[in-house]
Amino acid sequence: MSNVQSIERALTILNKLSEYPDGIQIARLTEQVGLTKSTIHRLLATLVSMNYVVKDEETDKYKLGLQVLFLSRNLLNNSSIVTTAKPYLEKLSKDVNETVHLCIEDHGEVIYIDKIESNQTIRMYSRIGSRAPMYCTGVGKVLLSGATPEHVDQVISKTEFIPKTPYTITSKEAFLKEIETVKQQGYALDNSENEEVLRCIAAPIYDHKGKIIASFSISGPSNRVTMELINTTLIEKMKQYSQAISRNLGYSGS
Amino acid sequence: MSNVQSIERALTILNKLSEYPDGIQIARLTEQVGLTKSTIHRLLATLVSMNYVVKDEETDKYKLGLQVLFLSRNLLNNSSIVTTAKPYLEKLSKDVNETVHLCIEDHGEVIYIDKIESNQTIRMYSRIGSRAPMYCTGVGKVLLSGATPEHVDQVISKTEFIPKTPYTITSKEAFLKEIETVKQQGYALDNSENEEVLRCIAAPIYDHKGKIIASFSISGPSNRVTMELINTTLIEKMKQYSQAISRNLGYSGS
DNA sequence: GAATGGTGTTCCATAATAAAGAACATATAA
DNA sequence: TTATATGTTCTTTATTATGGAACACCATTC
Repeated sequence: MSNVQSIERALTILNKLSEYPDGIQIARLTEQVGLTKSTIHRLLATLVSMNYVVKDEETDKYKLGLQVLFLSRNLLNNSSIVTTAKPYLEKLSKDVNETVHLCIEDHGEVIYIDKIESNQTIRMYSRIGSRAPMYCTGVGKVLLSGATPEHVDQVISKTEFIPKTPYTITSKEAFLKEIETVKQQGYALDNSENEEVLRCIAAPIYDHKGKIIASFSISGPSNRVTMELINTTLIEKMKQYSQAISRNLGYSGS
Repeated sequence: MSNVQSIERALTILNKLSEYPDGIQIARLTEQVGLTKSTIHRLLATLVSMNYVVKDEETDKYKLGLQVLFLSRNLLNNSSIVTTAKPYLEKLSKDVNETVHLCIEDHGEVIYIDKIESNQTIRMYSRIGSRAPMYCTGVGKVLLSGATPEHVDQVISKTEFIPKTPYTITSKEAFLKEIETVKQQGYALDNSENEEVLRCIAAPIYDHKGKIIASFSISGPSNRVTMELINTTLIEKMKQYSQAISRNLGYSGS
């Protein structure tokens, strides 16, 4: 399992560059990545020649090139999950006037694959393609509620339970119990566990085999998305949409 | 200007993989890329270990991993062009009930950086991140109408004028004349020059320095987007939106 | 049931290749 | 001017990637 060193390094540079939308200098990169100037320079030159990286000639800063966008052009549009769920999620977002997210799991993390923004003033920081941990998000809990115990164990063993707010679940035991609860009730909450001011409710999306393949959520400021609103209307609504989307994907369960 | 061979090869593989959303086997890749099986296998192993590529264990097919999506997460949202133009383009799309595109130039090609789909039945094949030539698209003509003569020459010299339809411009001279026309009238048409059934009208977006930095367009089937509709209403509408978006980006010209 | 042709995977000797220190170039600041 | 920080280029060395060959694992086919 020996990897090609130069490729590993080049991809590490790409990862790092993605954190700097406005670009970063070579000198900064050497500090961040821990390689010599000349090595990074050479690797960057290759990346530039392939349009994966662009050099700003005025500031000598390097940033990701549009070839990266080109690569991703077929990643989501071909996904039947996104295209199938989109109209439902748009309707849901309009319905409750809050932001709606669609997520799947990737390597033990939640990854946002679609987002419908509400036109309310407070907007959330989330972007298609960005990642989040599973232990402090509603969508993460839902996704794990459909996974095998082995997989759950594996994810948890790699999880570092950081208390992002006073309400964050910070122990393996409590999290396992939470997942069990989610499994039973068919939805999950993020009750200010990730960001103090936010509350989310998430529900699963099943495929034709009855497997949970994705999760969607309603997110909003806690003062708008109250526990009362959740209990009186959102739970029911989420379950309805969960059913509708899953059915459209060939799900035949209850 | 010598490049790192293994990186060049790895990126070439990524480019190729992006054409196969459902994945492709190693054997097929060797034919496409022209490297030995073992080399590709090793390069792929490295790409997989970084989650740039995912291997489908059932079919032994390789496809792009979600790390590629992760990379692109900050590419467009940070672009003031997209965020500024978006509300206008959404309004425009609703207004005329046709698909609206937002494009910039990248390495002599048009690249789609945003898209608002109409809810009409006939949908266009275009995706955010995908590319198109400049000589047969309205947005391409607009973008070149704002470029320096040197740059126009450079782009044209690399352009292969393929007659995609009977109406495609196929000579350098005709294209230069067309760009001149576009410059004067302030908008461009794609009169079934790229796809026989499609007609588009495109207009420029200016930055605060008065430079054309992007172009947006209305696209639709020729029977709906008629020349009469264009002449009576769309030209005027496009000019209004062009002004509004550019103003919002700091443009102070006329 | 053996043989065939197609996969992906692993190994290894060899040569090609990338690495990094140093020297250079350029710009900005003291 | 000097000093410091930047990006760029060069060259030697040894590390590293390469690809042929062998292997393992399917499917078909005979």
